[in-house]
Amino acid sequence: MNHLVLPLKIAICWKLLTIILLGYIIYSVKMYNFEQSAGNQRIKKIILVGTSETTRDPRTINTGRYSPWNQNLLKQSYNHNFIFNKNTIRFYSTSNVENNTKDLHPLKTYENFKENRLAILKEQKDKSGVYCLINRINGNAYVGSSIHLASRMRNYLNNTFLKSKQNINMPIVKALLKYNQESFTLLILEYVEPDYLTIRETYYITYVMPHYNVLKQGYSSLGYKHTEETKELLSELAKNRTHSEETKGLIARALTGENNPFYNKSHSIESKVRMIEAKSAYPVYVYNSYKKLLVIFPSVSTLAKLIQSNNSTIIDVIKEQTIFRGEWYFTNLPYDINNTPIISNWTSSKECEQLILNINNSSHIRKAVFVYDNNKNFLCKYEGVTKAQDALNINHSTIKKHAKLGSAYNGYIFSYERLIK
DNA sequence: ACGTGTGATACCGTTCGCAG
DNA sequence: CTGCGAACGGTATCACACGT
Repeated sequence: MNHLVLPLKIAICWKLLTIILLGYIIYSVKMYNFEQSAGNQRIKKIILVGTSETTRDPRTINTGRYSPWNQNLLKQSYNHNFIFNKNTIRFYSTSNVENNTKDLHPLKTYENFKENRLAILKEQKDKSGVYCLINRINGNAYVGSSIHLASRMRNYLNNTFLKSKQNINMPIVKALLKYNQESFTLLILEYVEPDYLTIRETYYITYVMPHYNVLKQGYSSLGYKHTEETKELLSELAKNRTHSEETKGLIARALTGENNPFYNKSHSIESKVRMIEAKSAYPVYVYNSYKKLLVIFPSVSTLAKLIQSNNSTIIDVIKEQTIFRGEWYFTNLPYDINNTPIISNWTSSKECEQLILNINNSSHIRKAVFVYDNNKNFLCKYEGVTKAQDALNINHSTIKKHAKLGSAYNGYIFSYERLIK
């Protein structure tokens, strides 16, 4: 038995090898045959399958996989989270002097921050409230709050404190050092109970739009933008983080059912195309009976749905290279790499719609019969042997027999495929 | 992490062309 | 008309990509 089987095996292997080489050279991509790949793919003859990394013919589909779309989405969601912030801070100007300090009604004004030092420390002792420092040279301001106003001011008047590592990055600190405290005016805006400090500070920040405030909301990091270095650091710290079971449970609960941000939403056409592309093992090339490349579909399933067929059927057609519904061929590798499909876009073109319509209208055709004369001139195509029988008055079994053999009968040549000269 | 969606496959009953 | 077998259709299942 083995002796008989061997030549067949060799033949198949040779076919495989040829196609693998061809595919490999042309595409330079990973190719599998179905026998080698476990699991999903089962086609056993000559089908070659690319992985999801398969490089597509550039003519195939223009919806690139690496579009910046994702990034845009990220940006959108980011902005969305900060809508409040956008509304409140968008009036902040990069030109420094535009602020509303002139309209403030302070409880107390110290024209010269440095010279009024003693008065400030004495009068603001044990006071809790919101203050504003204004640079008289350029008009820039800082709004802050403290439960101990005097202590806070003492710090601002203390250059050693200002120069310390933990404070030196603050714009107001830099300004105090650069322009000297005597260039600043201190306003005591409001005395506030500690519990309400944040609210009142935020109120004044949004009202004044002070240039020196980095954070746009009192006691909150809202509006702060980390430097690239900080982000790098945070990134590194987060990389090996493992969540506890409790945390995971919380995450799960927060994302289950209606809580999931994607609940009841659906993917856009673009997303769906990307998913098809990413998931598809290989594209499907659609040819007509003349073996002219009509269009390329991104996956078997896409095609199956459109032509109201199913995966199994199409895979069989690809595998056996049989003509489908009497007119079309499907392949997962092009007959000729140089061919350009007549229809370039399968998603939205009248031509493709028409093609799909034609294929669907032919769903009743199982084995069409092409009839030729003795000189192989095409005469007619019938939807099946019975139709040919009725038209030509030749028994259907006779037609079938000669179609199989390819032999002439009574001046006719019958074929299940179009004969291409 | 979960919800949505797709691809591929297996499986099985139904449909339908075909042959006798 | 009937039985056969290919084609078809529907669904369950798994794996996983994408979006939030």
